[in-house]
Amino acid sequence: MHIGNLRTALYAYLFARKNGGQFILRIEDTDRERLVEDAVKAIYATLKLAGLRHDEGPDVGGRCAPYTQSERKPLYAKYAKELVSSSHAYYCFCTKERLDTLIDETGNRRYDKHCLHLSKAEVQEKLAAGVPWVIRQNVPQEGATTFFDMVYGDVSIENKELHDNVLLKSDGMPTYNFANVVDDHLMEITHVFRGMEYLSSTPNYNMLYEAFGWEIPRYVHLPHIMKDKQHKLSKRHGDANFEDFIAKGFLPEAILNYVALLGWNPKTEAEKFSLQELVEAFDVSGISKSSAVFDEVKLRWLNAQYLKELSPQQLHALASPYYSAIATPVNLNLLSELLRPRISALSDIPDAAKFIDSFEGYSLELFEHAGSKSSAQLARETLPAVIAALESLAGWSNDALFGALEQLAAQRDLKKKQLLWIVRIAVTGHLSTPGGASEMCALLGKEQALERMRQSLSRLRSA
RNA sequence: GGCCCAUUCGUCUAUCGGUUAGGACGCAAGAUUCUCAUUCUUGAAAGAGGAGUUCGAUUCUCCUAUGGGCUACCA
Repeated sequence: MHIGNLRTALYAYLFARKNGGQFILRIEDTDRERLVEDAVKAIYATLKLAGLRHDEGPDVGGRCAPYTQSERKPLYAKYAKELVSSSHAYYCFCTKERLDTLIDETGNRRYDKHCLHLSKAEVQEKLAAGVPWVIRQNVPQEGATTFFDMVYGDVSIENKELHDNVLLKSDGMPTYNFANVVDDHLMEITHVFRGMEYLSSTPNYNMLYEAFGWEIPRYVHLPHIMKDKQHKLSKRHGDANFEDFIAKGFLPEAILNYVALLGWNPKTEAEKFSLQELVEAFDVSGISKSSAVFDEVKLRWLNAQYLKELSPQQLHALASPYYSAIATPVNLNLLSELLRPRISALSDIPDAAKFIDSFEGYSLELFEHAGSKSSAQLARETLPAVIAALESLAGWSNDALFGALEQLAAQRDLKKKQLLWIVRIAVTGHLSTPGGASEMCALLGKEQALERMRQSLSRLRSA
């Protein structure tokens, strides 16, 4: 499910929960040629992962079952024929070839109501002869239609701009243009949240509701989420969808939180909202009219906030799968703790932990550091004492290590910084590491830390 | 092409005629820190353009420009 769809679902969910309504999942699979294998499974998976539980739907049932349009097929013909009898719709037998002759100089086609003028007898005759047919909406060409949208306000469109849309296709399936109206009525949908691409065709739908004498739902058209100023976020162009972000190590709560704020403002300066808080804060009046560019950098920041608030156990559980490539035995629980403020997505972990396995052959110039006034020379002189002191250290915790190193620095009349720099480089061989000298020693464990120090020392001596 | 919608820092946004145009991300600088990161402080950064209406327009109206959408037997 792509991010735009997820946000639409989220808003509908928030609105339903906030107002004591029902959140209903309906599968619109009337285009038999564009069916995508497992697409429905992906929808279930995303909704579940996102925590958007639906009250009714194909998988959970409900009073309006079935919730999959292809299973409701017989229904639509009945309603379409009803419209034919009331002359709000008509049979059309035009061939693709004839339709193509209607294309104008701008490359567009508008149906000329040719079949509207067929006599009843002619229609019966063609029907009986098995000529393929569709049912088209009969849209009046005079006047204008105005409707109210909860985001965009009053929108007015001249009826002559409207088309005689196909309602029922030749395979007997309804088009979206028809099925959405019939099903929204039958399922007692009160509020329609959908992308703003439907703004221009909404008058068509309202005419249908009126033809049936049905109540028109409230409309909440949503601005698009963009990849950049001119391109929509779209699955077709390989833009990330919800599951991709999960795979990239983003937390569902963070994605939902970020997406909720894309095009909606909670009228607070708060940035972090749990799903429940979103429910409480949600209000259609905060939805903006203009499209919003999706900013993964800000998503990363938000995700980092969520990561920081996880308990050590939770974070470690989420991080563990990313540790499989680490060959050196280290204290992984401690690693999780050290990485916590240093990653903004779980997928940052492999890179952040890469230093662990790449120790051999580092440049001895790393010991030269002006900031802490340390040098290779000093390292060569000091390391034996460090090794000796740490060999006899009772505990091997970060605190014990730090205390011992601090003490040693004082004894040898060294700045704390100097000694710590030397030890950290001696034990990791990296300019920057996710933790200081004592933490790196704790991470590696006594045996390994001391072994690395000896190795570093011998390289320093033979250099 | 026609129609519909939109337009505040780079990005997400606040402002519902009178503000030093606020916040967040990012960026820059500084402080803290056993490197890095975190955290904290500070800074740079915006009303598309032009007409009106008004004592006063980011805010209301119109025009232009730009961007998006629709114009399918796709949704």
